[in-house]
Amino acid sequence: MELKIIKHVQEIKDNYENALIHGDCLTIMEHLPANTYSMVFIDPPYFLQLPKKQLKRWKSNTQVSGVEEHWDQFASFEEYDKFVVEVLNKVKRLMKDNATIWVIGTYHSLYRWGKIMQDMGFWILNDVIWLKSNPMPNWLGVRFTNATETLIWATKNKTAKDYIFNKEQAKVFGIGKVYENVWKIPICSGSERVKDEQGQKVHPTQKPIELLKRVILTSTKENDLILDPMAGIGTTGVSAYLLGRKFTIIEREDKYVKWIEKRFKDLKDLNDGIYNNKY
Amino acid sequence: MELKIIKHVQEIKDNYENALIHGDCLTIMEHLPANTYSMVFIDPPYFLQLPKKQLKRWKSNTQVSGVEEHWDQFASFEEYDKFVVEVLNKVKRLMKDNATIWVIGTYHSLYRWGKIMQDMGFWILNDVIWLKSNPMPNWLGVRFTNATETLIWATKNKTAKDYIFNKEQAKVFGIGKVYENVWKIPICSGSERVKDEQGQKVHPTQKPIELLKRVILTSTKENDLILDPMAGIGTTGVSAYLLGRKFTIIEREDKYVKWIEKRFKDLKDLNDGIYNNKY
DNA sequence: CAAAGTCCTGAATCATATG
DNA sequence: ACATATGATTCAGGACTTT
Repeated sequence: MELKIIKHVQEIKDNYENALIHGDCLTIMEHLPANTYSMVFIDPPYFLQLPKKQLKRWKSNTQVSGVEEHWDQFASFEEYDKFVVEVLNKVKRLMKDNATIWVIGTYHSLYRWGKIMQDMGFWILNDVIWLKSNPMPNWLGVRFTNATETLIWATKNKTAKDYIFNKEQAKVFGIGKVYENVWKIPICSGSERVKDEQGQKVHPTQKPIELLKRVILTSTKENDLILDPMAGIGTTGVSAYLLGRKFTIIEREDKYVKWIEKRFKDLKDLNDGIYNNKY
Repeated sequence: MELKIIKHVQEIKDNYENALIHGDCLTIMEHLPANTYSMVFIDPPYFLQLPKKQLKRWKSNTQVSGVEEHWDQFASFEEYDKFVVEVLNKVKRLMKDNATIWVIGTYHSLYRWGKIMQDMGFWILNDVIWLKSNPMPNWLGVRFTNATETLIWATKNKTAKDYIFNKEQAKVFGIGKVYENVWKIPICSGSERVKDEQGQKVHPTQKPIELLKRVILTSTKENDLILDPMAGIGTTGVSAYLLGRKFTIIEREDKYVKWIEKRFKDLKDLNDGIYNNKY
């Protein structure tokens, strides 16, 4: 697998297939051609608004490492919404007429994405519930344990009709027999989780390949071109490659770009595993 | 059980406990006292935007009854949003400082409720997924089957701390051991479903008592006062009564007011069943 | 080597009391 | 509005250690 790594916008033209582009997605997307992508996957900052103090575990001498990265910091909902609108505007231009878009999130911010998408004319097809088999409990017992994340699946507009939905795949993935909108998948851990030399997780919110596999197999065909403008640790690109789809992934942070590069070099094991349900 | 049925706003004063008030909730709520309710449950019109012509079931003459009642008709998202804002403003005044509010819906409109709630300062505690064990399949095979509805659970504002959360109850209701935000409940059918003399369902979206039971038992104490401004067929009132909570329910349609009245007269069976998990 | 036990951690808007 | 100290409520899964 030859992953193209693009560092300058001048290199983008006719060179964006199976590429990782290093830069701010709001800028980069301006340099990609309109009506190009069959599917877009967005895993945005969730704007968790976590408190400054961390939770201390009381049976081990460690703390819960929340998401404190600068990319999850916004001054206000207004600022967050502005970001959402800009992303969606630029993404919409890049989508083919029959393309679909996925956005994953939690109640912290996903309702904002959903309402704004509707206001911009996107047509929601479904929400899909990712049911985590091993969520982190709410130990203090003051709320329900959040065992789910939600994915919005939508077309560019109400009139888009010939989008891809592979119901036979969906039937396999759903918890029942009628391709339900509920996927039960463990959180990403173990050998799949990318860790640094100290054994620390590299990205705080790495998504499981199994999740992306289901997204890709239900909503794209082979050789389709997929866009992920906020690549993070690159799971969308990795999954697309393993499943025979083409991709453009965009990531702003140097650190993650380097790790994505490394991840693609280590693909052999993944390639062996993905078709026999290791992922 | 003596259900008070209030037909005129003059009768409301000091008379709103265990009462069904007939009228438009936006008007009626003006006549209720501030800081009164411990919990509010809202099951709003979903704004499904279904086509006017009825869906025809494939190779069958039976029609799928979409929700086409006039109360689900809004001209636009703008009009719907205006309604949402008005409801939430009036509800917020009626909530005690430590009260919580539940809103149930689907992607058609719930994201609008969620974003508007956040913009108005409500503080979301969780979303809870109602996982339907027997959803209606999407028999056209063009989307995932919607096997879920989502409930938003929130306080009036971020600083509300002493809200009620009965985690022992939540532990029983959740899928796993840690009071997850996922409830698996069948849709309302069989003898619980209110039907008219012709055997037709009276209300298109009657909620199961088991759902309201879980809402009430996890988020209220005995004798707490509960508000449902859009009562529909009255499930919130019935469930509140059966569980020893007080309630005010408001309904605009003559037809449903009459059926709620009848439902309360028939409560004996429900009363027998609710504590042994019939509901 | 296998089995059993220990430890760590995961997108978390997670408490209360005192100064 | 902060920071700090106290306290004793969490489960599944994988990595690691001990038996």
